[in-house]
Amino acid sequence: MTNKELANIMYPDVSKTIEDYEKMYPKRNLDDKAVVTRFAPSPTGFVHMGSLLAAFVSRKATKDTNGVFYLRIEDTDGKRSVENGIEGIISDLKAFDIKIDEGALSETEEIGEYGPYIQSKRIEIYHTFAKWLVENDYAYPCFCSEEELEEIRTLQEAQKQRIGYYGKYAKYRFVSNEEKAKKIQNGEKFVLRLKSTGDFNKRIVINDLVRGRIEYPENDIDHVLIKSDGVPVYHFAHVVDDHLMHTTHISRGEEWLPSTPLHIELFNKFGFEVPKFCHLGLLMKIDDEGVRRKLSKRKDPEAAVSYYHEKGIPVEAVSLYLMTIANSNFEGWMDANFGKSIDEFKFDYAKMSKSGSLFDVNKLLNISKNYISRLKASDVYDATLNWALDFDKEFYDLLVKYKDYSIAILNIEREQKKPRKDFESYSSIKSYIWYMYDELFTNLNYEWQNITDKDEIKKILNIYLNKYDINDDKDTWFNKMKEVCDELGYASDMKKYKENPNDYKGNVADISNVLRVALTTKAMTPDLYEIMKLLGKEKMEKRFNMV
RNA sequence: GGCCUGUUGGUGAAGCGGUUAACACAUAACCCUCUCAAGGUUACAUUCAUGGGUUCAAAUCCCAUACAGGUCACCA
Repeated sequence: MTNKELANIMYPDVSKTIEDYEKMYPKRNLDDKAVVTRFAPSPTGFVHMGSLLAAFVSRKATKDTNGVFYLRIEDTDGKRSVENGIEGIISDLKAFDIKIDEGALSETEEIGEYGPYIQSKRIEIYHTFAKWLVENDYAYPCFCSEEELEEIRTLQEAQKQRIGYYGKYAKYRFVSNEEKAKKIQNGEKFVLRLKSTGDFNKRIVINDLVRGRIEYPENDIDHVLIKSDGVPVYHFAHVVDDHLMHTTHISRGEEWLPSTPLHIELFNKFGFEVPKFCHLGLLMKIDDEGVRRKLSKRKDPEAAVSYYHEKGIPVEAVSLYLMTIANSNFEGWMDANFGKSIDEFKFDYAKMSKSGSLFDVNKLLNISKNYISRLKASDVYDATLNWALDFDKEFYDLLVKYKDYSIAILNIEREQKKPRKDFESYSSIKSYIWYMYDELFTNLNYEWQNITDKDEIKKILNIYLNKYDINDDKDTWFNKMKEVCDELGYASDMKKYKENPNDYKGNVADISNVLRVALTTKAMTPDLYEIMKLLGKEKMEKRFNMV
């Protein structure tokens, strides 16, 4: 029996040919340098930070070259797929402002001419390519049961052989087409296996854009290409899809490096051009035991991109951070090109770190802090409102009720050459400004410092309140505080105080501390002058009386 | 166990045969006519996992060892 006849028995429903598909998906009309790449997650429910990095980098590379970035859903494993998984991916991408040019938009909709972009809808295509492999003696059906494979494995382990279905262990390589056909006609399940022609003792060179030249032994394993349910495995789907979709750059995690020789063998068998590979280092973290390991979806909350949404960390800050992980020269570029868009920075695959980067939340927060400090107060207000809407209803209501007042609070020490930097996330803002709202000014815990005597505090507050005028400019305001010092025997001049601390009961700092704590309960706040101005004399009096 | 990759300060890293081994985060100290944040100044790797080699010269090239990570599925 010829291979062609066997192929017909294996895939009787295939009506098209590879040529038909080549015609349906012609070469893209793009610049030679244009990068076509993709984000190809499986719909497991949420996007991992490492995947986001890959998506981000891919998006950036295509933007830099006027290429195409598309989203392909790799749902060939039912066990991994989760309900609404596709929606989750799309909303995460949207949240981080990573735009796709083509691909799946939802379970049922998509844009682009190279679809379907969901692998489970491409089964017919895979079968067409699979049939071609059988016809050309590059693949064959295998009927081994799990137990049989287990036996082979045990045998190999015992004999200290390389493990796998290859060479003389590839049992169904040696079975005749007639016999295989009979099994299929009897209704026996089969998988499709590659008939590898690789030689383990020969070397194959991968020129990886990130890691440079890497050598591997050639693949000689007869890998499963199509599972017994007719659905392809990743390796096969990847090769077929990335060829038909004319992908030029495969950006993926380094866990794929060991199977790249297999992928290259497949590309070669089909006579397809081999795309460029970019194997990215994994994102790592140091866990509580001090062990450095891969950032894990299951164990580490910060691995999920939804975490940053909940924490109220601006997506722009996350993008900035991802860019510094991707190309560490980005930070320097950003300093030198202050105010320019990230789009103007030229990304380079070769500058990516080969070893896995430790994911540094501290650094992210620092970037976030700097980012927020440069925003206008009204933008901070909008973003905080947006965050609070989902995560803090009480705060949200206050922000809505006192809009202008809130913006004014957020504007304290903001519009100056060196703006104040204490908000590292939108979720932390409340903890810095809560005391400005009467509604939150309850359950108080006053942080008195040097002056703790009740009568002394009362005296200071009374004297001060009589002097305070909301229309004073900052110098006058400060002078009045000094007047209180002089009247009560505190040093109004810090230098003099430092020279002879024993001549005084204390100094301006002590007086201002009393005022500050009386108004806010906190020993550390932004500029007191502005706080008083915003509170107004009436509220000040009320709060002084509460003390 | 086989195959592969990686290892520069607490962290992210630059470095590509000749540098005082950049820079950023973190940390600490000091300074800055009220605190804090910020800012400024300073400190923080005699050494690039370890041991050999090549070279006038090595973090950079070679070899071995150690450690870490990845992978070896009808998962991606």
